Amino acid sequence: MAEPRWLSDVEQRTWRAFLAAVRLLTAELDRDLQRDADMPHAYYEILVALSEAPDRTLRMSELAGISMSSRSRLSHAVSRLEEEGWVERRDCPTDRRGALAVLTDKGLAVLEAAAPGHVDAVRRNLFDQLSATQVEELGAISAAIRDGLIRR
Amino acid sequence: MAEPRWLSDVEQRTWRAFLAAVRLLTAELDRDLQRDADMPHAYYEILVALSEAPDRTLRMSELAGISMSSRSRLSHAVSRLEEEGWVERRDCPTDRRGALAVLTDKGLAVLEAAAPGHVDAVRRNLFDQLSATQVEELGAISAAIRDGLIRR
DNA sequence: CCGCTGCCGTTGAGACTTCAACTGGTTCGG
DNA sequence: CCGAACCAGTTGAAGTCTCAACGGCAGCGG
Repeated sequence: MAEPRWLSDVEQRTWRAFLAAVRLLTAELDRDLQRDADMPHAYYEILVALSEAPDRTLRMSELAGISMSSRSRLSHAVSRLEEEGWVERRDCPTDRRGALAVLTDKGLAVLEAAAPGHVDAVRRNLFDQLSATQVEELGAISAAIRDGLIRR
Repeated sequence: MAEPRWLSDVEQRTWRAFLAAVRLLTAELDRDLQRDADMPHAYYEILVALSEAPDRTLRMSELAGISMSSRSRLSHAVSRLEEEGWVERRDCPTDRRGALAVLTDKGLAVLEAAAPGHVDAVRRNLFDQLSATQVEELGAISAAIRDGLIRR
């Protein structure tokens, strides 16, 4: 095993800044959302995905893909969202193994109440700190990282 | 209260790509580290911070700041690391309230064993996907986000 | 039609994080 | 010197996430 390639100076600085930015940003957004809407950011993403789906309905596995969550995590999450009355489970008509998750009216209302504050927090803490050029750059960089991780 | 400013198209795409990239990347690195070194990434960062400190020693509150972790989380984490024999707690000589965390030889060995694989994973999943220019850009962007969140 | 393999989703245990409450030490004004 | 306010760190409970194991259904080869 050859000596590993360590990170260059620039890479080192970039990596540490990235770690700090991500940790602080996600912590901040999670805190805000928890305080204002009583849910973690991961649950918010689930509600958003459902709200954009036809009939506000998605198969569990599709929902897991969209919300970037494991099946297990999603199952636990939907159970909790169901207890709140924000989501309902239904049987899948075409595949008896399957399950559908449906966003309820109550869930939609909660989401619509939470959205403005959340968007505002994203803007304040992310986009207001960046130039228009940097926003484009960040988009391209993120897409590259994401695509590198997806295909495998 | 006026209608909130929603995200523009570019912002929307950037935000979603960023979320996906961060989720996938952190999940991947966490999985690797958990498998190879039996610790989450947050604990790895704690060991790194200690390894770079004079006498491999830091006050708990300093360590919390460097590793971007709450006092509570750090306290729990150090307890676990202490059980493994990777870190030790000592009394602070100058402030009787304080506590010091010290990286043990065993902890340093574990860190040095885990580092090459982890660095490699960071390189493969992050830096290999980006051009040299993008690395610089990501550094500047991350620093801006981080600094916006730190000063408050 | 049977059996095999694989997929869908759930479950439970264990680990980690968060939050609020708490102990004990420090600091500073009066 | 005393008390109030504050700071350092810990703790326990509650919530979330991960991982491995599982039950049930689908699809396919023979």
